Parts: sequence; C-alpha cells; structure tokens
Amino acid sequence: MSSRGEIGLMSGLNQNPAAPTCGKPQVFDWCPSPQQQQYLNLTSWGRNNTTQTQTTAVSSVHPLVPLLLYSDRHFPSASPLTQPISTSAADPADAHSRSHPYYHGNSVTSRQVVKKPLNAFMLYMKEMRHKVLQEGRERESAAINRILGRRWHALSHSEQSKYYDLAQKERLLHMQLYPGWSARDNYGKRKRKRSQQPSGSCSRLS
DNA sequence: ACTCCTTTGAAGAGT
DNA sequence: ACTCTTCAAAGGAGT
Repeated sequence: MSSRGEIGLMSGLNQNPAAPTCGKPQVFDWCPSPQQQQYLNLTSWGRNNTTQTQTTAVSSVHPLVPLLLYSDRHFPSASPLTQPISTSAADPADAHSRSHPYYHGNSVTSRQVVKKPLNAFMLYMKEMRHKVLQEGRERESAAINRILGRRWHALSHSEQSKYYDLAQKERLLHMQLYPGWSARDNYGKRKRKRSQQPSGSCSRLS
C-alpha cells in the first residue's frame, strides 16, 4: 500500500506534460497522462467500478480520481494541471509559487494556499453528497453531513477501506508534491469559535 | 464578505 | 503517550 514503488509511480505526475487530450467522452473533462493512468490502474477503482453509475461507464477511472488529483480546489479551472511542478527551485517559496496549479487564492490574504489532503470521510462525502441532494431530503450542508456521517458508520469495513485507501494515496501524492508542507501552514487561516468544541471534548461519537 | 453549522479523520500542539 | 485543537468539503443561513 505504502510501497515506494507506488510513490515512484505517482511521482510521474510531477512530469505531467501539457494538458492531455483524448478522444473519449470525459465526464470530468479530464484525461489522465500515461503516468497517471498507470497509477490509476493500480487502484481498485480501475478494476471494479460496477457500483459507479451512469457517468463513468465510459471510463475505467473512478469518479473520485478527478476529485483527488484534479480537485477544483487543488486545480483552479484556469490552470488545470498544465504547469509542471517546479522541482528545480531551491527556495521553497519559489517552488510554491503562485503559478502552481495546486495553489489557490485565499480571498482573505490574497495569498495562495495548499489545502490539506482529504481524509477518507471527506472523500466519501464529496462523492455521496449529490446523492443525498438528489433524494431531496435535505439541502443544507450541515444536515447532509449529519446524514453522511450516519451512512459512513453504516458502511462495511470493505467499503470504508476503499476510501481509506484513496485517502492514503491522496496523502502520498500530496507529500510528493509538497515535501515541506505541513498542516500547520494553514493554521489560523480561518477563524473559528472556540465554543464549537464542547468542553467535554466528546463531540465526536464513534 | 465573512463565519457558522455539521460530519470524520489526519496531524500539529500542548500536557 | 495521551488529549485537545485545527482544518480539510459543502452551501444555506446568519451577521
């Protein structure tokens, strides 16, 4: 799972050429590079996506993959993976230049920030949110997230493990792209009420 | 324009 | 080692 060989494959992402094009219909308006496709084919999603619906029938790539590798947050639409990672910049500030596609603007500071990689539950939420919306029961994100939290606990271990695996890949990819990045970098980027956490610190039931 | 809400998980900070 | 805090996503609601 966390073999170096896998990391090595993912490192191919660093040399992604100019925006790829392919003839296949693309649900997410995205075509993986050969290196990316090679990596993606290693994932269970590439082999078994029978539960994935209508929109992915033409592709062996799980719909989450664009979320992972080409997230609209990580890759603003204006610069979709067309700029290779700067590996030559000795200065991290240069390497993390504003032109890099993984960076996106911060409206508060007008600086660009690398977001945390998504964890398993976040990936699950991102995939399943639209289904809850389609059910029409809830529209508010907070309510939807409560529903998805319950459904997450109802998932089998094997189903959850798919998301844990994806999250692991996401973290590895993130580490590859941003070796010096720390979650601490984004601390204080948004202000939150302290009262959100109950004093008992048991707000999360498992 | 900005924050809160609400969830779980990862990771940093503090004890 | 353990607990606590922050941030990831989402978008309606409230300030």
